[in-house]
Amino acid sequence: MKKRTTIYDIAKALNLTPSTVSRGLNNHSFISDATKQLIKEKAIELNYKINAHAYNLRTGGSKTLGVIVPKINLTFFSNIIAGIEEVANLNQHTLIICQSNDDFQKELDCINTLIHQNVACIMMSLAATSPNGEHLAEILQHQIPLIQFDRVSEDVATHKVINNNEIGIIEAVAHLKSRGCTKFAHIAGPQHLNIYKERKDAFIKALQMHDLEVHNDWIILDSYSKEKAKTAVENMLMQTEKPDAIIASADFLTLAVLEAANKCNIAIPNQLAVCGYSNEIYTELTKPSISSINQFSLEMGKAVANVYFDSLQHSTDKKTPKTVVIEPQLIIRESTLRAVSSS
Amino acid sequence: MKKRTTIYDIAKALNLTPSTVSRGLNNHSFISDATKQLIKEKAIELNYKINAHAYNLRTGGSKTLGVIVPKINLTFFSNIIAGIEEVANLNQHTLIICQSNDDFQKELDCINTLIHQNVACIMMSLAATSPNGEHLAEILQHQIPLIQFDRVSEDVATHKVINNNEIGIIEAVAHLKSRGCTKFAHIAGPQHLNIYKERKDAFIKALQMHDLEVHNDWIILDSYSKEKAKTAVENMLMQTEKPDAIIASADFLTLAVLEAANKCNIAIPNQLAVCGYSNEIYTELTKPSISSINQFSLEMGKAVANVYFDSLQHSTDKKTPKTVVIEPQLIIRESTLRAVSSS
DNA sequence: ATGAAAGCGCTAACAC
DNA sequence: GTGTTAGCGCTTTCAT
Repeated sequence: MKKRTTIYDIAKALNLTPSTVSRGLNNHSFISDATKQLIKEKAIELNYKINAHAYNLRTGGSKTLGVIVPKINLTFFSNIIAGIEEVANLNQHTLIICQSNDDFQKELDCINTLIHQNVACIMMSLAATSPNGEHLAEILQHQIPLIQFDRVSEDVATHKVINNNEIGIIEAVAHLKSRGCTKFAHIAGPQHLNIYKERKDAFIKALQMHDLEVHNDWIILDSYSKEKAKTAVENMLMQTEKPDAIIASADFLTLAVLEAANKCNIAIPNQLAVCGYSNEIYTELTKPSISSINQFSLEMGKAVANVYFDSLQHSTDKKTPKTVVIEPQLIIRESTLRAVSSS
Repeated sequence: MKKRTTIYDIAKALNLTPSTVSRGLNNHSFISDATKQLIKEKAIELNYKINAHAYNLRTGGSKTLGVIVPKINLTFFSNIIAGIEEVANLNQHTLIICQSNDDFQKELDCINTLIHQNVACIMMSLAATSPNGEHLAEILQHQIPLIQFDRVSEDVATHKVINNNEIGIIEAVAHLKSRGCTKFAHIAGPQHLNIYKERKDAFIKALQMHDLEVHNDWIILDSYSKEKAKTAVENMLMQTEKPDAIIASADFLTLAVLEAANKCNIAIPNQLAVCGYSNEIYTELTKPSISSINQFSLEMGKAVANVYFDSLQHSTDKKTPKTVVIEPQLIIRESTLRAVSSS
């Protein structure tokens, strides 16, 4: 097993010292251009690659960002990761990715791992089962900057990148009202996650803004599975008084609505308009296609990375937490485009 | 800025030497249980976390796997990453993820980065623009084991995890024939990528096996965009003699077929049966839902990681490259379920 | 403009 | 059973 080339090998080959080689490779001044040239050529010739571990150990830092997401293979999160990667790459940083699988214990493990790895920064979105954000304090104790995104906790004062969960819902309600809807239902997600709570609160607020009735039976709480939501929606649609619009807190829930409506013989959008959240790819492929709220996940990932590179890496004021809000956008498709005739 | 706890701090606090502490933490024999206990308690008390860089530098290895994929946020690849992560995590390894963006130059950069990082193994799928696999030799020169998956090159002798691109297509042809189809078309992907070439070759082979005519005009080559494919399919469907079955080498191409068929007023599946490849989530959401070939991407990711942990990490025989083949499965949906009446 | 030497935090061969 | 010491590959202060 051949040993890898080190600066010592280069030094020996050129009759120089390791320090000179190091300086040469780092473009240090005080090294003559001729020597630099020589060193760089030799480095290429010997196929030298810096040893990141030695570099990191010596300098105490590392050009590595740690990312923790609930699931790597959910569109939303994989887009965020792709966005972070893009910006990290521009800044010569690499990414260590962990998934918590929405499990609190595993999230603790991920945090531990990233601390071991001495990452320059941790960027994370909370697991659904994390009771709160108190365990994040440990990251800060280890002097590692922390940026939270999407599912964030207020328990710890950090930079945050979040979606404006209110404006999209308000826009959706306004749009549906303009299409003649007056009886609104909402399928909400687990309420201990801030994003779902915010969406539900925004839903109620929007109805009140428009003097529309808030029908508590029409707010289905804690839907985390399509099947559960489908049953709940069917029950709702079998009543004599039923909603004429449903806003779901996630796109997969709208699939449950489509199926339930189909079963109950209710026409979408004319008898029941449906709006989702996240703008998953499939929302434009269903029949009817589903209106949804675009969260710009790739941009969100870029924003997260930029918080680090712009505000954290070189800033003197690392203390004041900054919150970046990504504004979502309502994408109107067939599922909300009711024929607007009467008025 | 508080310094992080090191084994020196623990040693000092207990009046021991760093080596004893190190041994204690690593559960070395020759250390009394009492001392071990003491050391471990102190470590927790002082919130000690091992410094991975020092460990890696000292041991020369690292418990980090490097993964390079064309795009992180494509379902297929994000599933593979999730699979790798799952197995890596079970083995206390972390993942460094890079995306080549299907760009050859960026792929070279990724490889460089991972070599810097001294990863224990590189797992990668080639960029679409990589002319060949000669640049992978560099990885092996640096004594880093390499596992290729999905888009692999024969230019370098390494372990591989690939899909059986033949069997799925053959199964699809058999299924379609059993449904009465006799005139087969194929939408092929870029032919310099082995996966698309293999699928095309399998298509031709399957037709020959069934004594079906191979109609060269009905093999659309190098389709990498939905729009391009749509135009090509429309042209094909406007001829007097047209196919009654289309097998696409990727799911997004079937969307083009649906649109083209719709425009040409051709009924799916009865006038034209359609089968995709990859079993993307949306294939069951379209109208009609699309038959497709499930590649088991998550399992593929696990298989990739297992090649490392089972065959590479401790094996004495690292030299003989092993190829793991994942068998795909045809998922039958509406788009190929023609009414079988005549015979 | 270059060299010498120390040290980042850890492990392991060698002492005792 | 525990201590001593050297060294992984690199950067950087200090010396020349």
